[in-house]
Amino acid sequence: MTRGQPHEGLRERKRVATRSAIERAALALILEHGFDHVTVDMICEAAMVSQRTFFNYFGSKEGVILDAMPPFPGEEAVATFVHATGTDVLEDFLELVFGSMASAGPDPELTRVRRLVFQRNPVLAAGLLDRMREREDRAVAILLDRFAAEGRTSTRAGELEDEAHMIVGLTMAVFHYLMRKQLEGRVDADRRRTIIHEAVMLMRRAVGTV
Amino acid sequence: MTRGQPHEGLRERKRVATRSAIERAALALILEHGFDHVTVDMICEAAMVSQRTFFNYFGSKEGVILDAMPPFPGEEAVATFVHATGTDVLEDFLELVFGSMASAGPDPELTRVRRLVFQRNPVLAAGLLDRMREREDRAVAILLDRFAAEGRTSTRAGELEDEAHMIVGLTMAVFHYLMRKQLEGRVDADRRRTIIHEAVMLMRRAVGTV
DNA sequence: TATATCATTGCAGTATCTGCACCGACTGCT
DNA sequence: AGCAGTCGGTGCAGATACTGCAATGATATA
Repeated sequence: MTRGQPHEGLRERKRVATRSAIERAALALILEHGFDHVTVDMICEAAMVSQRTFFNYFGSKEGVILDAMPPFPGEEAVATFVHATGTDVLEDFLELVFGSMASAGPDPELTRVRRLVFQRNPVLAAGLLDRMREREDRAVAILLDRFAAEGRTSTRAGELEDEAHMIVGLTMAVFHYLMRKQLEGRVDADRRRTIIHEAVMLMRRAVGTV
Repeated sequence: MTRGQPHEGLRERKRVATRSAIERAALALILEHGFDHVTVDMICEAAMVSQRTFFNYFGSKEGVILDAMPPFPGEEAVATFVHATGTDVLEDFLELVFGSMASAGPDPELTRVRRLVFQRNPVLAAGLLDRMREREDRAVAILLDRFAAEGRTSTRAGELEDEAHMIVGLTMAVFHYLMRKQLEGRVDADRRRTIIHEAVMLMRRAVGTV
């Protein structure tokens, strides 16, 4: 527990502790019984917290799993993506999205358990796609920034927007594909790059651009 | 489709009448107030039916809209797809899926209203994607049949399965893209073909840029 | 007509989620 | 230390989606 700030307030520390307690209790119960055989009340009892508190932290039951998996990372990673040149936009974008999910949350152990839960509950993986869809505008904006940084200009109105939307859809397709292929253990950056590249190659073949 | 038989039983006729009443009431209310501002009780009152009856016909609130939109059509259309040759597999598959949705249900007016509802409620369009995901195994089986009919053999174990899964994912991507582009009025087969082709072209560009 | 089937219903109950008001612990300032 | 304001946690009432069960009455069938 190397606390960067020596004091960040007792109130804030308690907050973090409460959230963490709920998350740990939820993940343990879900791992044991499966998502739909666990009720919010069960989680609250295990976490020694009222149901109302649970919903104060997580807007929904799914939120316990999904909230810690943001589809987009911080400003610096986005900036790196936007100003990268000479590499494939689609692959870079996939790397950006999957990289953010791989490093979700401060506790790597929780992230590992979460991935286990996703493997056993496909319905939750679908929830991740929903989150991504909800943030599509943000994704499109990022992609348009990249296009601009590359000096691309549209010959037709909305042309670049269309391409950005399509890339978002393709990202969801790859995500869906990799989820199906289980994508277990390893998450180091090199292997992730390889997996993404293979998926893109398969996509090219399926699309007929070989 | 039941106009041919003069008698198919009073019980059956009442059944379809009840289902139709619920569907019409639901669509009208949802068009007016939006999906999440309509409760099941409201629909039941308008359809003069108990809530229990509603859930006897439709497993869920979303089912009122989604049940009539099967992601795959009947045997004959599937057979046509499987044995088609010389055309692009992806485009044919897209045509198969979208064609089935365009001709959903016996009442074309209801189908038209349903499409309106989908445009105004993106969350319901996401529901369609979920249905498609639930039937992914069926979709993959169809695609493998097509591959077999084309005489394709896999050099590596699971190669064709991977490609089939990827095509399903790409289909979802195109569906997602077209939903975003609104895809209003026209549904005649020719225009649908054109729209699909354009989407695939855009996809090729997004996937092939270096 | 007698019997079986089945659509429909009411009812009780469970589960997710929300708005509201209260309490009490923390926090910042004096 | 004391005081006032903030805010996390809680209980409660209620809305809403959905399920199992048993009863009832209309329809089908023998």
